[in-house]
Amino acid sequence: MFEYTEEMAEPFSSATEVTATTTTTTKMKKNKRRFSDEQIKSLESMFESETRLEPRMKLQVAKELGLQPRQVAIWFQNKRARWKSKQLERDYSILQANHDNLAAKYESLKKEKQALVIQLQKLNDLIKKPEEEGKQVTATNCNDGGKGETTVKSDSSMGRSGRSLGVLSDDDSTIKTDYFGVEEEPNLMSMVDDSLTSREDWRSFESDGLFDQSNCGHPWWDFCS
DNA sequence: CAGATGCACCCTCTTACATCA
DNA sequence: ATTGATGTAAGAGGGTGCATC
Repeated sequence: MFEYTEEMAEPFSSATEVTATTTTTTKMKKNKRRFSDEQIKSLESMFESETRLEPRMKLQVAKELGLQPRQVAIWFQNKRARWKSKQLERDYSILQANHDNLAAKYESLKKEKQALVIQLQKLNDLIKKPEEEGKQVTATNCNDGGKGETTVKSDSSMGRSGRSLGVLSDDDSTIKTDYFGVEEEPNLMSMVDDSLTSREDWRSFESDGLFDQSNCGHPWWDFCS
């Protein structure tokens, strides 16, 4: 294993030198040494309490750990980058799980709606049958007058009980109004579709705070709450 | 006071090296 | 012994805020 010595903690400026074989800065030979476990441990604990160091603190830490202030600054810089990267991975996992959950609920609701459509269609059929039978009887009775008038009553005279249930066939705005309390039914399915598929909207989300549930016990995606 | 300059710090991406399976 | 993958210290480039002239 690699043994860390005080000598290795010397400024890398002396260890960073151009080789005899190349003059390009990108091909500099770096006598790169990893920090000791103790140094890492100390830096980690400081990072936990503060992800950025005050200049004075940086000097102090560098002195304590036998590092150059620049090394401490770079360590914190790299640490922030690594932490952010991990955080992104975590956020992505959470988002993925929530998306899957939402998609499953959407599918479930879709099936439920289908079942209700079928059920309602059956009810409509049941309602229409006696109506049509009644019409036939009325028409037969009126035909003897020969005036050509029809006694089939309008919807308004029939009242609600005589109206067929047409929510599902989208041909009865009154029921929709009753149900939704507005003239026009919001297009729920398209709303769901949009929210599930519009990548443009998703891009506008900042990762910061999106998953912060500390202020609220119920995240926005939780239907059950 | 506005603009130019230098400095320190940051972020992001990349490179070079150490380490390990 | 070799090699590819991975982790990480440091370089490079570009942006920003601040002090100074």
